Amino acid sequence: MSNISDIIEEFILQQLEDSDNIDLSRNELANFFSCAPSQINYVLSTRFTAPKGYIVESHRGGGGFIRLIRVNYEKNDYIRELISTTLEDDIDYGTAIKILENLYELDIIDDSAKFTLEIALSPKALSMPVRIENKQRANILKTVLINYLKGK
Amino acid sequence: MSNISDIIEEFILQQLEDSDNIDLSRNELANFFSCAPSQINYVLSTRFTAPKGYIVESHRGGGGFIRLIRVNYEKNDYIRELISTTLEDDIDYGTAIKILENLYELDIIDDSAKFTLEIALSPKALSMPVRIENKQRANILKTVLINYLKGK
DNA sequence: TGACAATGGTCAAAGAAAGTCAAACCTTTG
DNA sequence: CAAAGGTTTGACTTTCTTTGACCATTGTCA
Repeated sequence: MSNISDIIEEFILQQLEDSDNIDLSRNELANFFSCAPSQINYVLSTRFTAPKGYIVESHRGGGGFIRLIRVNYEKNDYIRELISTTLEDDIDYGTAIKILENLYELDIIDDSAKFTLEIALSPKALSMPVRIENKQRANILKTVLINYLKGK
Repeated sequence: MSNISDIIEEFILQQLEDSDNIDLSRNELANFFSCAPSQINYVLSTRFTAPKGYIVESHRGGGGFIRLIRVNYEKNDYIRELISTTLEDDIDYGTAIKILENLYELDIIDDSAKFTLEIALSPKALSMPVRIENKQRANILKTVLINYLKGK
């Protein structure tokens, strides 16, 4: 139980503790962890996604780099954004988790609500055909957020 | 009385003596006991169930694992009762609200969780045919409670 | 400007777990 | 003993990770 992806994620997260904004070298990283360079892309695309609050930029060529930026959305704007775009569609569990993480970081929900919703939105809790499940999940989360906007 | 399932159960229970929380490798276990991997699933699903006080989590793929968490029911008779009786059936919104009220009175959930669940379990959030809606509501609440036992 | 080196990107195949389900096989019980 | 119910097995599926071959872009130096 220790896959490289998790270790690399951990490593990157540590760097992000100091700053909201770091530059990585794909090749250096891959070399350091003795893995294929594309493994770095894999980690970035599975763990440092937009819904989780990250932006990834990069440049190729000599002196190229990968820049990781942690985003600080303004609270209500973020909720409106979520409600009007992301949650219009179906969302899978992984994405929901990332959104909740973000909402928590932004102090929009407290840890109790986060914990509760993580479970209430889990495949286990919803237990239905995937297509409907994702729609259901989006709808529940959307409804909760709308009511949060109204203020507790 | 010495079928493999019982032996495996015993083995797992022993590990759980030291800790409330262990990680298993399905393949390793199966190999160790010279049985089919799916036998492990069988043992887990027949002996380490929620009403008996266990939570099972897992990940597939490289570095995958099965995590077993033992829950302390002693202090949570009300939850146990709910999980194994009331929530086996469908529940309508009104009943759910009353249950939430109770859970709040008993300090099992805080006001944030109560508020959140009141919305998440509302007809609006679930928005589906009543028959399914009530089943859905029961299942979500049940799943949330089981996980509350894991301790926030 | 054109070659070439230095980066990073994509995608699909292979690998590494775990999950599901039904058939076959036992064990208990009326 | 027959039916019912619990076990065991194995084939097939799903999910997540790792690797590698090939592609695209950028900078540098003749």
